[in-house]
Amino acid sequence: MELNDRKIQILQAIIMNYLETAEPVGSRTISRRLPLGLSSATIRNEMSDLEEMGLIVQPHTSAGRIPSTKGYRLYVDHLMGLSGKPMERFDQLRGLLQNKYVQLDSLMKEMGDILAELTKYTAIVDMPQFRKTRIKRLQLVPLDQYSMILVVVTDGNIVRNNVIRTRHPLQVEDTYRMTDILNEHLAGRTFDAITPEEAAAMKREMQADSTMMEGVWDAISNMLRYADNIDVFTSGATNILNFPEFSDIARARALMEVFHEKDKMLSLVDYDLKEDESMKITIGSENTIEQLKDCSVVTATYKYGGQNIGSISVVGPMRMDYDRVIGTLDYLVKDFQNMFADNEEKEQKKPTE
Amino acid sequence: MELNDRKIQILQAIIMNYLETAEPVGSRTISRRLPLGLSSATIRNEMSDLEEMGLIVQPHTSAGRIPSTKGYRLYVDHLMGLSGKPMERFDQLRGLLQNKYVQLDSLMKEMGDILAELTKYTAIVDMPQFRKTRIKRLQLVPLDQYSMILVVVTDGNIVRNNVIRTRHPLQVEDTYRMTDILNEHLAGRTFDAITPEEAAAMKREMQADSTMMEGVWDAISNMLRYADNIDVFTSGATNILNFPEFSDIARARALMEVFHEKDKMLSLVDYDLKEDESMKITIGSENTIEQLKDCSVVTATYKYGGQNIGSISVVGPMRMDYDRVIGTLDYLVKDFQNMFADNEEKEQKKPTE
DNA sequence: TGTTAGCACTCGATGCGATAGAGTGCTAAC
DNA sequence: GTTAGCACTCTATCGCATCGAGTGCTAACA
Repeated sequence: MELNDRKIQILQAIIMNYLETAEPVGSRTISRRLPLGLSSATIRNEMSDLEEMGLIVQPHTSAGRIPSTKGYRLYVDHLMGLSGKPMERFDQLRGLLQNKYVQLDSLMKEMGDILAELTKYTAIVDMPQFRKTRIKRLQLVPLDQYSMILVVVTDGNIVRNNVIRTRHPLQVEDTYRMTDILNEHLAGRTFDAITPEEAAAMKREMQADSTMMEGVWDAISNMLRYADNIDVFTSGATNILNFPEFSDIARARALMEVFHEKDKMLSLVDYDLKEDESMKITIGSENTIEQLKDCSVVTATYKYGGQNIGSISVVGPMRMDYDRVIGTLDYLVKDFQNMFADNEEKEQKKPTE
Repeated sequence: MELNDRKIQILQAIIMNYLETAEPVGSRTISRRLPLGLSSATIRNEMSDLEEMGLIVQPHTSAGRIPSTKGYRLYVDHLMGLSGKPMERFDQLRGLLQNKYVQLDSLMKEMGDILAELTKYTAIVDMPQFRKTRIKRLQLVPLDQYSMILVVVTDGNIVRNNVIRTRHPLQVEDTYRMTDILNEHLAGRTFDAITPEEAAAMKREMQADSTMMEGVWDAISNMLRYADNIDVFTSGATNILNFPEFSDIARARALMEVFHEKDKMLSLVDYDLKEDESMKITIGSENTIEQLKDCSVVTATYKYGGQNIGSISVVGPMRMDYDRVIGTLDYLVKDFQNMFADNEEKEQKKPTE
C-alpha cells in the first residue's frame, strides 16, 4: 500500500494529537481537526490502512488509534518540523559553563537538573571521559607528613583530586618541586596519549631526582588509570510521575528503579555512534532495556578533540515532545563543547613559567 | 484514666503489628498474639480506653486501630527497645571515610545513598558547615594568565575549590609565594574565627608583599564568605514508593516534589537542637511541612569542635522502624565524627615547613 | 472510483445494588 | 473483671445494566 500525502497528513495529525492528550485519537477528532473537508468515515478508511501498515495501533477494538513505535519512528525521521527556536532559561547554565564553578561532578549534576527542568522529562548525564581530555595543570597539595592531594585540572577547567599517601615524610618544598616536574612532563597532554614506555621513563627520571618520588608516581599513574569515574547521573527521575501513562504505581516504581541502576543507565547512554550523527533517538520497543519499552530516549553526544567523550540523554514517554527535546539537547551540547573550545583558545596565553 | 501495664502491652502490640503490616489491627489479632490469655472482647475494652486517651485511632467505625501521632510518640520515647545491634554493610562507608576519596559533595552524597539503602527509607544529608571547620591547608593552582584555582582543605580532608580571576598577569612563582602567605595566616584556623579587623590587616600585609595580591584577597574572602554552600542532598527518594501508604500516585508525587525543594528540606534538617540531645524524632502531624504530615523524620546531628555543623536525616512513613533507623543513624554519625577526630590527631605530625 | 451517511457492533468506563467479612460496642452472664 | 453472644457499621468486592466513544461494513451518491 502506498503512503500517499493524505495518509501522511492524517498520521501526523494523529501523532500530534496524541502527543498533547495522551488519549487514543478517534476518526471524528481528525476529521474536524484536519482542514481537508473529509468526513470521519473517510478518515476511518485511511486509519484502517495506516493500521495495516503498522504505523498506528488500537489499544482495544472500540478505541481510537495511538502511534506505534514504527509510527513515531516515521514521524521523528521525516515528519517532525525541527524548530530551531532559541531556548530561554539557559543563562543559568551559561553561568556555570563560564568557569564560575568547575567541580566536574557538580557541573554535570547541574546540567542534568537544568535539562530535566527544561524538558520536564528525566535527564541522564554521562560523565565525560576524563582520560581523553588534555591536562592543563597538576598540583600537589601537602596535607600532613605522609599524605597530599593531587589536584588535576583538565581542559574546560575541570578539577579532580585524589589523596596520595607516601612512605617517606614530606616537606612542603618537595611537593612544589614534584609539582614542577609533573607539569613539565604531563601538562598539555591527554592521559590516553601517555604510553607505558613513556610512563616508565618518566618514573625513572623522577626517582633520580628524589627518592621520595618513589611512591608518588605509582599513586599518580594509579589515579590516572582507575580514577576515571565512568559514571552517570540521573536528574528529574520523578518527572515521569507527572505523565498519565505512568500513573500506575508499579510501572512508575519499575522505572525509578531502573533509573538508579548505573550499569543499565550506562548501557543506555552508550555513545557508540557513527561519526556523522550526534543525536540518537530510541523509541519504545527499540529499547533494549525491558523497563523502558514504553519510553523514548534521545541521546546527544559531545566531542572533544574529535572524539566522543560523553553524552547527555533525555528519557520520557513515547509521546515525548521530540522536537523540543532535540532542540534543547542540541543547544546544551554545543554550549558544553564550547566550554572546552573556549579554554583551548585561552590556552595560548599560558602563565609564564 | 490510668495507663496501666496491660494497656501499655496492648499498645505496644498494636504498634508493632502495624509497623509490620501497615493494616489496622483488630482485637482478635492482639488477643491471639499477646500471651496474656485475654479474649478479644477484653482487648476491645482496653482498646476503647486507649482510643479515648488519644493513643490509637480508628480509620473508620468498623476497622481495627492504628497508632496516632501521640501513640507513636509514647512508643518512641518510652516503649521502644533500643537494640544496639551492630550494623553490617558499613564497611563501604568506612572506606570512604578513611580518606580514600574526599570530595565533600561526593562523600555526602555517598553517605546519603548508603543510608537510604540500609534503611530503605529516604535519606537527607545536610552539608557540614564548612566555615566552622578548621583550615588545614590552602593552595593556589595556576591555570592561565588571569586565573587560578584556590584549593582549600579543611579538617576531615574535605577539599573544596573555586576559580579566582585576577587583573594582573600571573607567574607560577607568584602563586607559590601567595600560597605560602595564605597558609601562614590561615592554616589551623576556622573561617568563623577570622575577625573583619584581622582580615583587613591581612589584606594590607599581603598587598605590601605584592601588588598582584590585590584582587586575590578579595576573591578569597569572597569565597570564604559566600561559598559555604548551605545545601542538602536527598537520596533514595523513590524508596517511599515501596510503602503501601504512598501507593496513591498523587501523594507519592507530592512527596517527591517536596523532597526536591531545597528550602523545605533545609528547614526540615534544621539542627537547632538542645545541646544534650543528638537525635530528634518528628512524628506525623508534629511536622511543620504539610506534605510530611504522614511521615516521620529522624534527624541526627554531627558535631565538630563542640558545635553542630550539620545533620543527617531519614524520612519514612509514620510506621517507620524507628529502632533500626536510630541505630543506623547513630552509627553513621559517630563514624563521620571520627573522621574529623582522626585527622585532628594526625595533625600533630604536620609536614615540616 | 472515491466519498459519505447510516447502522450494527464492540468494549471500556461508570454507576448501582447486593453481599461478604472484618471489626466494633454493648449487654448479659459467669 | 472477663467473656460469649449478637446486632450493627462500614468497606471492599462482585455482578449487572447502562452509556458512549469509536469502529467496520454496506449501500447510496457524485
